[in-house]
Amino acid sequence: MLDLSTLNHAQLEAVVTTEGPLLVLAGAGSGKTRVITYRLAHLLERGVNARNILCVTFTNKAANEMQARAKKLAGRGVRGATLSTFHALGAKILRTYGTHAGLKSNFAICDGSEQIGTVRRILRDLRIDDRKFDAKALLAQISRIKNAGVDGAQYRALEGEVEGVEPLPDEAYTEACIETYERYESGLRVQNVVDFDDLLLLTLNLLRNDEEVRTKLQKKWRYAMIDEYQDTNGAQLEIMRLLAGTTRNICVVGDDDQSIYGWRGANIRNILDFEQHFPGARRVTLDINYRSTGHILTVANFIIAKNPDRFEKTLRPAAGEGAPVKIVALEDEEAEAEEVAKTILSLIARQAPASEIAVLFRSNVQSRPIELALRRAHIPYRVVGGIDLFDKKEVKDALAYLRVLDNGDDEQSLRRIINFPPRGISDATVERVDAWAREEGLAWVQGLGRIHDIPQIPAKAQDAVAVFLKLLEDHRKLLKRQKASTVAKKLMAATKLEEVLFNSSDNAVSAERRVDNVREILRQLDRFEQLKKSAKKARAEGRDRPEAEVDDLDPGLDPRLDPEPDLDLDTDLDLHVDPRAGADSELSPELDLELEQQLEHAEDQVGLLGAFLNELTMGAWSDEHQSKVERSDQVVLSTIHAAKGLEWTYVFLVGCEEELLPHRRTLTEGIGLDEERRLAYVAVTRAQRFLTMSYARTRTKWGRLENRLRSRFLTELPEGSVTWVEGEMKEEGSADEQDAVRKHWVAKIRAQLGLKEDSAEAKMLEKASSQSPGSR
DNA sequence: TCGTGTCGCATTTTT
DNA sequence: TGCGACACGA
Repeated sequence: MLDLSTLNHAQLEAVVTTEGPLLVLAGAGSGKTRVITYRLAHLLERGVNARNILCVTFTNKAANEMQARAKKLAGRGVRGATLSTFHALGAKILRTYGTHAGLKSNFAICDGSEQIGTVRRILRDLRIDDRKFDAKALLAQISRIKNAGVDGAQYRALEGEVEGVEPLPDEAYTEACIETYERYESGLRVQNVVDFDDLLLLTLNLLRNDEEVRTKLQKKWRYAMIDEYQDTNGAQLEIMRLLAGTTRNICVVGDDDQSIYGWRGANIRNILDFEQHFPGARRVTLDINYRSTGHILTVANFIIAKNPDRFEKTLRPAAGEGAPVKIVALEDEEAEAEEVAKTILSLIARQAPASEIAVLFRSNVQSRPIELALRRAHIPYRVVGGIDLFDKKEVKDALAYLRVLDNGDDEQSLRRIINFPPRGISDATVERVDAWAREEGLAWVQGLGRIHDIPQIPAKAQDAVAVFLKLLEDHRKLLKRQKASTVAKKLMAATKLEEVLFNSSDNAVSAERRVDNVREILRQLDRFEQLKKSAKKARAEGRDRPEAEVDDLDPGLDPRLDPEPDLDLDTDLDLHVDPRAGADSELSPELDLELEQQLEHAEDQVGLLGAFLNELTMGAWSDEHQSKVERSDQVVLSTIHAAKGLEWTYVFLVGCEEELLPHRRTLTEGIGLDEERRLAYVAVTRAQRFLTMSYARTRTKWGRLENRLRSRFLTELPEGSVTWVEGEMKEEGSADEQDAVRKHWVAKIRAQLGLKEDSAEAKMLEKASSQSPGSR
């Protein structure tokens, strides 16, 4: 039996309001995930069939966490419920009904670098000066248009005017964009590839145009929940609107104050106008904060209150006032970094776990001085996001091989590797094929296939192409009989990719690392294969997924997230439970078994290799595997964006300066300031007990020293909740504390050098440190 | 065909 | 200042 007594009033109301549209405004730290999982468990307990429940999140991490927590609450009962990211949901629907949308169901999903490559090609084909129309900017615009739910043909019809999307500055630009969009779209279709945005847009169009599919899915998912609703875009809203159908049992959870992805197509109006989109919707506001102490929340409330268009809400602390927020002014960014490092060192010396400390910043460039300072102080740290394994060139190359192996029509990937490692196929040859194929009305890849028919290509090059295609084809055939990982290894060996990588690096260490990165991909494929195999076996035997798979992922329930039970539950609470709710027959309509089967096996539309690549591009696979390593004891360095949803006992927010925290680019773009304010709000609300905000008076930017002004967000803060500290805090801490810091520091270095505590060297170190404490 | 030099540019990036 | 994209020369 689900114990609802641990929920506070608002949380309880959100959990038990199961019928009709519901907007849950979940302030930062107000127990949002808890509400969603309890709501899910509650639905099940009331007799709703798990298969009728859809729960959508943005990240795989969130989806996994929800899965784990729901399982803990409801046990096996969650089996059959769809817990998924928006994009994975789109992929699933499109795999099942792809043909209805004019798509082959084994399509591949391409990543950002392939997208930009495709756009560059198009610009070149169109003879468009890519100095005037930047490929990245065009792609970003196309993405925004797609996210608004508008396809290429519609965009042309609208003549560049899309609701909710800032139009391009002039007509020529717009015309270029229309042309590029259409070519881009058809280009991807020819390659049997979809991009991230397509997973939403094509799903939306499918639901719009195909009544049969729409009705089926509406019947299936009778209860829908969406997490982080403030980050949804137009396409996502429309998809959910269509799926919610006439039952309209849609529950959205989010916080308008934490909408920080507007620049990426998210539309904050979705959450603000929810009650207009779904008339009759109920609204529940969660504003008791179980995360942070009072002064921190006061600062947060002050920062966000200035925003004009928002749901009024003030976070109230469940805990006490705590320590005031410290605001520190420093000479320059180096002094700022040094100050942060010094303070962290003293925290660690006083037994604070490094993993409870985070340094947050607006932009990635700011991490450098911080990293250097932490390194000097021998503080272990981890940069979140940063350089992805998949951003590395050699990894992209290896993946391109796998992609081509999986999907011979993937032009972008094939272009990438057709002459890497070099095999005598020049750019000129590639271009020639291009021109010829166009004349013949063929795709480039088909042109390659008829290489011997193309005039003006040296016989040597023709043969090189033919040999390469044969090589790929042979391995593709092999794929039918052998394990994907085995075939992949064979292909890598045949192309001598590793050798080339090894020889092309000038230093042996980086060479080894690059080769190892490629091997890591192969290792992961191997792992993936094993896991899928055992999962399949388990399913065949009628068991659940292997226990370990789910339980290992369980991040564990942080006791802080579970607030004290609200005891006065007997107060009158209008629960608005639908009177029909108890009737099980109503709640469990007949399932469309065929549909269940189809959705269940949507993934089988692609081979194992394809499934692996898709999970890789959608981040679903790597996420699971990174989460196990990341729990080590390290200070976290992160952008504010990447820190959303996370929390730490100690948070340092650096660079609280004009043109950095309200970022320069947003100051000139008008509406952007609101989002910057929300960004500051998100940053501040990450802190549980101690928050330090700092700024530098000068900053070296692109080699030039600049004077800086402290952020406007700081100036507005109330006296009682903040402590202003000017200049370098040389005298910070008592003598005892300084000594503790010094000792810790010495111990660190000693350990690093592998010295014994009583060795002569260690004693010298000890002596040197006490003469100039804290010096480098 | 590949390596080097130079120019230009420089938020944020859940999928 | 530091990286990536592109042009040109060996």
